[in-house]
Amino acid sequence: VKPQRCIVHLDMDAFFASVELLRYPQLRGQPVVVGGRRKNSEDHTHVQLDSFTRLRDYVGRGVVTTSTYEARALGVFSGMGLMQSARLAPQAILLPSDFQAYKEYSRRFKEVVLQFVSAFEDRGIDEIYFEIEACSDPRAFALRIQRAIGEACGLSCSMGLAPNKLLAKLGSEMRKPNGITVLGYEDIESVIWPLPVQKINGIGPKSAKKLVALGIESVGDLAAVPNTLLEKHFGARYAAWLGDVAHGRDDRALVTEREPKSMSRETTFERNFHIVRDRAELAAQTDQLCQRLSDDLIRRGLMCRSIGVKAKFADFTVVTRETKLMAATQTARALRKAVGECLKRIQWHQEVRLLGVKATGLVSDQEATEPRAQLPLWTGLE
DNA sequence: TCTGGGGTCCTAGGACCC
DNA sequence: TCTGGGGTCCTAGGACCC
Repeated sequence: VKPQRCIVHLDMDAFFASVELLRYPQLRGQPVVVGGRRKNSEDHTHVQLDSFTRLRDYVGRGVVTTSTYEARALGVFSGMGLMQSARLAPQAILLPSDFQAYKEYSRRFKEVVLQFVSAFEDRGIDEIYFEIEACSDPRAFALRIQRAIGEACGLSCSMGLAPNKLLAKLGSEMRKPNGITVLGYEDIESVIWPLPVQKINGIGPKSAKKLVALGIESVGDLAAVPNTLLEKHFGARYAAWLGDVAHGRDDRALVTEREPKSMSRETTFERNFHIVRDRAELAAQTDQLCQRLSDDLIRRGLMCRSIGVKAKFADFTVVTRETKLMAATQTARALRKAVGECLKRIQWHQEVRLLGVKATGLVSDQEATEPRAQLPLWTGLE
């Protein structure tokens, strides 16, 4: 029998919005929404409450990135269109996203955690997993980390402590904000089974809808259903996984090191573009995307062996084209050329609202410029 | 005037080789 | 002159997550 692990999932509370409140403490207690693009005219010299942009004044295609708990109480959640949220909360204050600031606070809170543990699994800008000693008092240890982050960053977080990542992740959601939840296998029936299936990390809107159509609404329903039924409607692999998670089974290891696999840049235009009429504008946007991607590849010392493009049309359908390159590259010029070839293979049957470029097959530029595995100049005897 | 941007992983079909 | 199966690589699409 393996000794039980104690995995912690740490999730910052309303992260982007909370960082903004550090900058604008006068907004505490107000419904605040972070999202949309920064306009060139905007600055950070607000002082008066009435000098902030209100949601009702927003025009454009942005979505909510994060909202404060006060805004959530009005029905405004991440991913929602800003125009739609304006109908629910016209008075809410809208702040443009400032990713540089969020990245800086992300770096800081992770640094605090590293004062307590030797490694963590990075799950993005505002959440991590790490393992702690199960023998001590895990809750007290977690509380110390939570307080240290509060003192160092002025930000609150929530944590789930459990024998695996699946349960830890569920736990961190249960007492937000600033909560700590300890879960064990003995809590599965009473705490996990009543949850709707889409609370499980890995069951998204599509699978949840299919499950509900089968009469499976809660995790407990999922646990009760025979696996043959799941196999009928999902792939064998996913069906087996569904059965496991319904019983709280998850043996995934923490992944504390990982190499980047792809890097992409994309942009949604302020209006849809017509492939012929807006040719010049589309070309300019494509140039810009390639330039940004190239800059980022070079900054990180990477080259790519494949290039892809993505187009999203007026009706939201998405097509992608990807191609392997003769040689690894990182220059904007080479990216642009390959992107042009990919774009030629797309059928432009409608106006386009988004264009993206993606680099895959990433290798470090040292590695890429070293000779590849040597092939003989001639093969000699066949 | 609904619906961003940056990622990962999985599946499936066709090409190609043995 | 007709039959196959396995394996790998490449590409496209889609689900999902933060």
